[in-house]
Amino acid sequence: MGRAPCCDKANVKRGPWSPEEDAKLRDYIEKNGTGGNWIALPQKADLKRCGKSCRLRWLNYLRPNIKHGEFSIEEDRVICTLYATIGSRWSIIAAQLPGRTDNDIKNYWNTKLKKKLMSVIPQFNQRKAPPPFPDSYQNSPLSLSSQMLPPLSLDSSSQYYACGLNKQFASHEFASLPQYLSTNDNNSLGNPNNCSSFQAPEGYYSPLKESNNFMFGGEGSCSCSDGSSGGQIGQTREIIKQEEMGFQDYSIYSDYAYQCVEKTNGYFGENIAESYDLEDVKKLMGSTSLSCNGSILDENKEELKLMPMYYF
DNA sequence: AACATACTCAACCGCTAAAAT
DNA sequence: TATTTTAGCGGTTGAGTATGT
Repeated sequence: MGRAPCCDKANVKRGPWSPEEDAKLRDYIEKNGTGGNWIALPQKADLKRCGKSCRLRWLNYLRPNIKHGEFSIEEDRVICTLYATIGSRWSIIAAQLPGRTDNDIKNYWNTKLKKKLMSVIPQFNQRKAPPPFPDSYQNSPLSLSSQMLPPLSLDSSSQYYACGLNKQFASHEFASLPQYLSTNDNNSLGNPNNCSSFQAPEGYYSPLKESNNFMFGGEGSCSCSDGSSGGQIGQTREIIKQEEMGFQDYSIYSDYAYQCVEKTNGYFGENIAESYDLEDVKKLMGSTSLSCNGSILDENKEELKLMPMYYF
């Protein structure tokens, strides 16, 4: 024997909710709560609706503090970042955006944000191959990982550089940038003594750290505090082509693009975040890159541009 | 003004894991 | 332990609305 059936499917009302029904549901829940039992609720609230329908109506529309209307730039950024990281797990994404429902975010993504993104990332549509990387780098100590890197450990009180981006980043902002980790020891990030001899080819950026700052190297402007030129980058998953870099316009879409290019066949595509398990999500959710507390946007910029990225 | 097309978003569908019996 | 249902989730649909011709 199992549970009793939830409702008589033939006798429940379907379709749009009337204001009267909304009022009944709202009044009942405000007075009595859901009691953790949606199935029993319609009868108690004198509604000819399925419990499932009541739950959806409450969660997506009637619940207090629901935010309707335009999404902010910051919300865009969070959605893009999380979508790039964990895919279409709307409930997790919604949990990061107070007042927004998973349904709302899903609709917004499917109808607006995705298109917005496509419009600033023409490569997605063209399925363009990344540029070839010089042969001489094939034997570099770098390796491309198809797996998610562990979260960066950043000091929240420090400022970080991304070389060529002409600005400093707070830790949470920096964590949203493509992640570059030290080969052997994540904790060595920021340690100036760990710079090594790898140098990105001309026209490319490579990450670099300096003193307590991380830097994306290249352009000769980056140096380690131990005096070496170039930068230790350890495990690197991409090299950014210099001339295509939008310096001040490093956008909210960075992580999304980053994931999109991270395909082992080396082509752009949307086939992202396919195989993360719960543990991955937990790790990711604990990482600073998923923080919603800040924005890396230039306040003066209205137009958002994507910084093209390539990997080798 | 009338029609066609595109867009939005609330609601439903179907699936899975968890809970109840 | 097996069976049945619920809760919650992501995907899809379609009515209503906006925009274009």
